Amino acid sequence: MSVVKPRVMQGVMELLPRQQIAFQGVFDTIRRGFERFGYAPIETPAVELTSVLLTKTGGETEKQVYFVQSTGARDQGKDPDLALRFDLTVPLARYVAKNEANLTFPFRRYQMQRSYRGERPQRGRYREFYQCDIDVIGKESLDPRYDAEVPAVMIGIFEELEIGDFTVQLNNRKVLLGLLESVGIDDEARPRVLREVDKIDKRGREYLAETLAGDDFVLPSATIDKVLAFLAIDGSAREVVDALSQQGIDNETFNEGRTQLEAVIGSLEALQVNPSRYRVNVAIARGLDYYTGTVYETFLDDHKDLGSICSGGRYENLASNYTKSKLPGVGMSIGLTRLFYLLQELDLVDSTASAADVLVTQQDPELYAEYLALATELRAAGLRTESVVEPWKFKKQMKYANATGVPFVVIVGASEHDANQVTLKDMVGGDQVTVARSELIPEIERRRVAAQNRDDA
RNA sequence: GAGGGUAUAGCUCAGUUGGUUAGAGCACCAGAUUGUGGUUCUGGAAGUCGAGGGUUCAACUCCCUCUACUCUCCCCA
Repeated sequence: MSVVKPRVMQGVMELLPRQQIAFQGVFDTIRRGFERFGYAPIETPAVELTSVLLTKTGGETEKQVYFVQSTGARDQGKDPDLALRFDLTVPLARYVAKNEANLTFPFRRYQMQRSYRGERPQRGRYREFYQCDIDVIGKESLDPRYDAEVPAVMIGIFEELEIGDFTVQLNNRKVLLGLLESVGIDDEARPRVLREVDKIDKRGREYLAETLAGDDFVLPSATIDKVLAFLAIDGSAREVVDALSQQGIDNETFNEGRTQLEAVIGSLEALQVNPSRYRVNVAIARGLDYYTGTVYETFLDDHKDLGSICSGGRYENLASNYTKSKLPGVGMSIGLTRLFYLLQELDLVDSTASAADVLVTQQDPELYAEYLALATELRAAGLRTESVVEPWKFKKQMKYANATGVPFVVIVGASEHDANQVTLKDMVGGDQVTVARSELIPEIERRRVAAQNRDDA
């Protein structure tokens, strides 16, 4: 008999229970971080109408979209009219446009769902991946100071996750565009130059200089020197912002960008965000053209090579494809699947977690009903409790307990039963105590508190 | 879409200039006498050597094709 090899599509993350528990922990921490700032949850379907999803996306994105089609439609040779979302921003735009009348603005929402891209998988890149987004959508206008709240939310989350040192790099596209304008680069060429500038941290200054001098741009060396000199601005966020006003650049775009950046840094300071968690990187532009102002990228300081784990920016008009209303917004997105992959690589995932707190074993089959009653009691006390149901040899029950990682095992044999006692075994320490049955729950609680204090210390 | 690399047990990998029955570690299952796991010892199960073709007395080994996986570039979380 032949069996089908139990494979999964490449580029998906599928976890074993112990890891999944750790993943849920990260997921919950992120969600709590969003809720702490009062963001409202929404979900949208994984499948969107093709006509909605692919309104004006460039060729690059469209090539990566998974289409969805019934077999009936396929057999008739029809083009798919459904597709899987490739991010959460486009569905958000559709959602806001659709529900505009029923939403309160500024609309601050979080959304934690999977997205899909038919990409060639690579280290830390997936075809199915979780995105955890927050966005603030305004009606007609949205104060630039919201551009500080969004990274403040993210920084709080990353600090709570204890993932090591990280830096949110921020910038304002208008600053860069104003610079390019001031050195006389054509309106048409500026977005293309921006994309090259954005890669300077990866490719280096020389490469950028050569590219800008090359056939695609043919910029004079004096211009390139000015750009490179500007990109060398470095320091704390406050220092960079101060330096911007001394560059001798004076055009509307630049000044607007600089003022906004100042407002953002001022708000971050007022929010008392740790200044070592963010910096202004004047080279950051982001590839996506719909960003118009503030842009963000987040890297783990020790693993910049793995790419950004959280990024986003400000867009002037989110839903112009779906409504005539002007809806500006700002948002950031955590790539949770990539982040979790990183945490595993760095051995920062606590895989000791178990799905249950207590396992009630089966010492004497005659007492089975009592074991179930005891388990019910433990659950009522808020303890996640599992009963051994199979009539296994006791040794096998203990092996099972060890394999699932449950921290406590309850043992009641004939002797304990007759004395109205129970034995509690601590699987981590290895010791065990026999106590009055009524003392079981307090005893477990005492030990959990003690273990918690050990971890915190 | 362009260019490299790899393919042997569930996992990570050995396998000599082609030669007889393809191995190890981990994992798994079972034992080491009464109600105790994670350490140790013993035993067991497990492979169409990615698929197809060619060379040869003989192919896991050499050649060709295909497939899958993987890395880099592009792009992004």
